[in-house]
Amino acid sequence: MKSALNEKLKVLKQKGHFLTSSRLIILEYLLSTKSHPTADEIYLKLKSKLPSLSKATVYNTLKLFSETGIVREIKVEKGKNRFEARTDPHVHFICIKCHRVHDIEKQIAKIPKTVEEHKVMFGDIFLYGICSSCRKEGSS
Amino acid sequence: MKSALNEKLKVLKQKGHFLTSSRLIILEYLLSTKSHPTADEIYLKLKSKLPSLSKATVYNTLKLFSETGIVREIKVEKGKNRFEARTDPHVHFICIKCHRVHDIEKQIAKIPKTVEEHKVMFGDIFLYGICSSCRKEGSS
DNA sequence: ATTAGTGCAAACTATTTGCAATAAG
DNA sequence: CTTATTGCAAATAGTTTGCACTAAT
Repeated sequence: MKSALNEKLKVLKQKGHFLTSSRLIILEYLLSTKSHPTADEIYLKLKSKLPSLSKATVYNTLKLFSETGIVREIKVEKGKNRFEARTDPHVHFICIKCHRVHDIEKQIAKIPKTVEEHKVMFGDIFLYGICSSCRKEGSS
Repeated sequence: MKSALNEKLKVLKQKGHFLTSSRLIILEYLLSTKSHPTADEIYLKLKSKLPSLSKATVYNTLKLFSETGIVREIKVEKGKNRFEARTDPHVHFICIKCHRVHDIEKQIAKIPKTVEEHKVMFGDIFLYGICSSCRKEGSS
């Protein structure tokens, strides 16, 4: 559990990337939250802790993290991507009202290794609907 | 088969929308292709057939089509959305090399009606990998 | 006739990039 | 020291919007 951070840092180091304070703080933040933040949300959240942080660095860092596979990028909304530190396959539920993204633990499908001659490398399963808290709030 | 267009036109009419040449030509194009085009691709493809067509109209039209449910919008790439006239649930395979999107006929999961207290309305299953034609081209 | 729809350009949002300054190894 | 990384601002890409003009009913 606690070693998730170290594991990811090790991957970065192994691939020849420096450990900088921006990288550390962004990675720690992603590991601490279940909120699947956007690049901008990460920037806003962390600029108080690391005032020198720039948006370009957040984008660069997230790109590096995605490329090295230590963070997953999910495309669930119009023009913006969301990020999560969880890299094991799991289903996402996206509320069409509050736009929050929830991790679903129940496995609803097994990702096949090939489909119709195509070689499958990974898969995304997105379920859209009304989340439990929006439903409780009733019809607004 | 041939009535797919008429069915969708009927929906538009029923919801009180006019039938314009841009709407007709965009809908016909979407029904004729399996390529899951972006808004820009649609615009480029159709501006020769309908020279007065503007990009804004393509966007407005696609938005209307999505809202009325006669077209599906899929978020598979960074900052751009793709569109398809097929509205029945099916799996998508996206090639990470050529970025083409293929419809998969094999059903790999049943979308549940609820998950963990959340009400599910629809689902997307995306498989990513190397498509058969990119694989045949070998390592380029 | 009326009102919805179009086309243009400008606005906006998310993201990328060039480059000089900075910090990690 | 040496080179990757950062931060800024400018550039770019996709999409939306305001408004006068046009076309569908």
